[in-house]
Amino acid sequence: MSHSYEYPRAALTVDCVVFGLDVDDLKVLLIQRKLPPYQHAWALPGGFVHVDETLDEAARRELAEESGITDVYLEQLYTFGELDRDPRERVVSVAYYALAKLSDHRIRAATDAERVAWFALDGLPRLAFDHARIVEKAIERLRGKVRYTPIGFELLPPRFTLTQLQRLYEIVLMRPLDKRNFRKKLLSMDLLIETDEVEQGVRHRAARLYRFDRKKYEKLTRQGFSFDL
Amino acid sequence: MSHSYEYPRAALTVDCVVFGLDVDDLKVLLIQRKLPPYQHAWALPGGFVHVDETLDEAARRELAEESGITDVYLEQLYTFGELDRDPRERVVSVAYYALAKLSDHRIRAATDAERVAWFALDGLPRLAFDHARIVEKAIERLRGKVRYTPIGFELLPPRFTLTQLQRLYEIVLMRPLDKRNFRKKLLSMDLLIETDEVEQGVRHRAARLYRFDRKKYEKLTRQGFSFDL
DNA sequence: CCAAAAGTGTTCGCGGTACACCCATGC
DNA sequence: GCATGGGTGTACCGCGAACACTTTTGG
Repeated sequence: MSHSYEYPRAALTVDCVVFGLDVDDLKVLLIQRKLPPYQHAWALPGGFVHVDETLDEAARRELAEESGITDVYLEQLYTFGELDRDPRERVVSVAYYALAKLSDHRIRAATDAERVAWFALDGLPRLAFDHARIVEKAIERLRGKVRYTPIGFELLPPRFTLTQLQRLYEIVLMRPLDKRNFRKKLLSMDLLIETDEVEQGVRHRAARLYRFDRKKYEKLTRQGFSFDL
Repeated sequence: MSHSYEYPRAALTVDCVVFGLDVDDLKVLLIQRKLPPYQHAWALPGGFVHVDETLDEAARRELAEESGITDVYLEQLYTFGELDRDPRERVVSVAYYALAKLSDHRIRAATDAERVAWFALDGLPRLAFDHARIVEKAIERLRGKVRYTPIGFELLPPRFTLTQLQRLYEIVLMRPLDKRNFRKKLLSMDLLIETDEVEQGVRHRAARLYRFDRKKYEKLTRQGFSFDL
């Protein structure tokens, strides 16, 4: 294999689909490209992988550099290796998806990004490269995974109401859920801790706030329990 | 970003975890390396991605070259990008997993492989690089996916008995299944076509052979049906 | 007192699970 | 005729689904 060293090599990038939950839809974070190719087009945050960093590190670095986002749930999605993805040359991209709490992040454009903004999933602009396909795949993954793992909580603040939680699932799964059944199910898992706080600043009855009990979840998981919407 | 062209680049490889179903366990196809590093160690079939082929193409090419296996179900698994995966230099590997019908393939070593062989999952030799981790991840994926998609059939010949099918699930999921319930469930999905043939060469009552109705599965899927063990 | 959302139980039907015996065939 | 696996039905239980009214709070 050592002769392979001299062969031309594909360039390697990472791209991140960052999801954020808004009041009544899912948003995706996009950056407007400062440089060609696809100059001024909207694209996923991402960039070249350095030779001395892992893929996860590269994804976090690019996310921080281009959009100011840090401390998010991040998971590898898929690697895209079509021949014509990038007009310049052969580029293979390892895609990630991230779940962010919308309110947490003061986004700001930097380095290769002219602007940064959140876009509703069903109102995305035309995207650079094959990024539309990557977003597709990310949604699919999110929809699948939200049902059998508790990643949904990554989209909510640490304390949330049951109605917020229900809205989250309704938005991600794109179907209405029954309030009573939803509460019964979730509470019966015994993974939500009722706090002694309630919602603030609403002009109707304030809802109780809950926390997700991650410790307990991990313990139950080790015992064979399986989260299931 | 164009300045990135001059940065040193990671090398890009593909590695394949090929599963085959034997009478009472799952097997993985390994090759014995002809060249250093890890000379003579057992490893997953794989190799460098050419600049003019997609990742899927690279995986199939390496599989064919090193082991003689073609025409298998192949799916991308995960991309491994730790810094020290390969002692020579930075190598990022896109891992695939494949499902083969054991009987179909006359395996043969070639190119960089000294030997090729099937190993039982719970009797694997020490593997080169981080290939043990890759196999782990592949099993996890297989176990998960076999339950909600009909990929299991890729491990069986086109015509199979219900007992074979049940054994497949028992082996992959590592737990016994009830014969009557299993049959009831599978037949009620209405995705198996009863052929007019029976098993040959057994010294007891011969079992009926069935085929998986892929067309019907695709049709039902489009209508919202979801396979579920 | 009115608007708005929070919170709360019961019934029904389906699907998963447990379980044991007779049948067909080859030797 | 015997050994070996093939093939079959029923009863119970738990869970998901459907469904509407009362309570709390702020303005």
